[in-house]
Amino acid sequence: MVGSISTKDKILNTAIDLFSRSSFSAVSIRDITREVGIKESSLYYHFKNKDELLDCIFEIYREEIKKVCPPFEDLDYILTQTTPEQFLQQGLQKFKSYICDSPRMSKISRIVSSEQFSHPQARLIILNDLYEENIRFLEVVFAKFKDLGYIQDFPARLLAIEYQYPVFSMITQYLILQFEQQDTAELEKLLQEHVEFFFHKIKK
Amino acid sequence: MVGSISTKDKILNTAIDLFSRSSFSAVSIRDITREVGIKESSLYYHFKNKDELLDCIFEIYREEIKKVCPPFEDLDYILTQTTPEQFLQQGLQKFKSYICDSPRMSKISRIVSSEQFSHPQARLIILNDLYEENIRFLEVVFAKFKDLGYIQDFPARLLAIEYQYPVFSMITQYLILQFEQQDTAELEKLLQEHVEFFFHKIKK
DNA sequence: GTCTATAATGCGATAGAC
DNA sequence: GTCTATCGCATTATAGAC
Repeated sequence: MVGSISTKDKILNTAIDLFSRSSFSAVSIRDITREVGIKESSLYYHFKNKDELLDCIFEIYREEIKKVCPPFEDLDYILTQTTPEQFLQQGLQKFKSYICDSPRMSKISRIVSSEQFSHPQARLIILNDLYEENIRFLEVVFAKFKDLGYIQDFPARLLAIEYQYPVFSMITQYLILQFEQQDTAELEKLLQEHVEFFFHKIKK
Repeated sequence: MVGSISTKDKILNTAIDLFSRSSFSAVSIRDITREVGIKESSLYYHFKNKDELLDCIFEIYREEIKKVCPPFEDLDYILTQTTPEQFLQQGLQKFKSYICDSPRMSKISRIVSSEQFSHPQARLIILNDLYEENIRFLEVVFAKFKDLGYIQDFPARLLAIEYQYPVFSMITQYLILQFEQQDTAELEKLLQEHVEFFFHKIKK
């Protein structure tokens, strides 16, 4: 039925919510099914076991995080449409909003972070899908900025890292503040100032 | 007895080890006491309950992380002994070695990170003892650098954040690589390059 | 697709002997 | 300070009826 949410989705969304508010191992099947309004045994019709729930959640993260960077083939066109500073500013806003502004994605980000030392998959996601994918994309971007004569001559990978690593820390902090329902305005301002500071330092 | 390790310390060290390899809630009292070689009931002679173990671990982290920054009153003297770039380079090495090179402290850092959404204390530790304390210290450092005419005129807090936030991400990555027993040489080189890149951009 | 019933084990914690 | 014994309850997961 269009618009209605299947039991399977309800289970998954409830699991995401509960796991993100404590941890995978602290949440029981009973906790999840109580919230959904079904018996424990019914969950096993939809999911093989508790671990499969987490596997699904990790898979959602991997699928979603892929969407943050535009495909390389679109890059040249996009760069003709904006200034480099605008491009960076917009990219960062997009990155932040993908991870932090959707309640579902920010919950999943918390889960990945919490489970990084319990689940090898979570570590791979952080190292590869989050860190390396982003750095690789930005490396290409900064290489193009260099070719176009916008910026000074630094190794593109160093620029990518110096640009993106502060952002990872800001996101970490953002997820905690958001969880505590504290104000994030200062941090959002900081994100903008970061682009300004960074670009000002490397532009020609 | 001098040199011998008390049962209480053995319990605590075992808890640190096991919690850091999965998570607080995934490790049982039974797991810990089996490893120590005592019965479960004996643990309760030394610790009120399971939560008290975690409280002790968080307290150790707070005590240790305090030691990373030298006291403000020593700062002026230290700054006469080194160049600003040397000072930053040494400070970063100290920071990294405090957190990552002691097996105990790196385990505790992993625990704090894993429990950040399960335990409010862990969030406070990250936001206050780790982030804010460090930034506040560096803010003073960069303000002094400005007064001494070493660096260009940027807001000291912005400099502190731009300098330290990439380091937080590198430490995050370091803890994962270390846990996976992967090579960290590239990351250590990156830490040095970061100081060089950053200082080169802001020096007068 | 959801239910009842239940198995089999594990959990944190306590009482009281030595 | 460590032990044995035990309590009461929670846990994941399955079998089989409807």
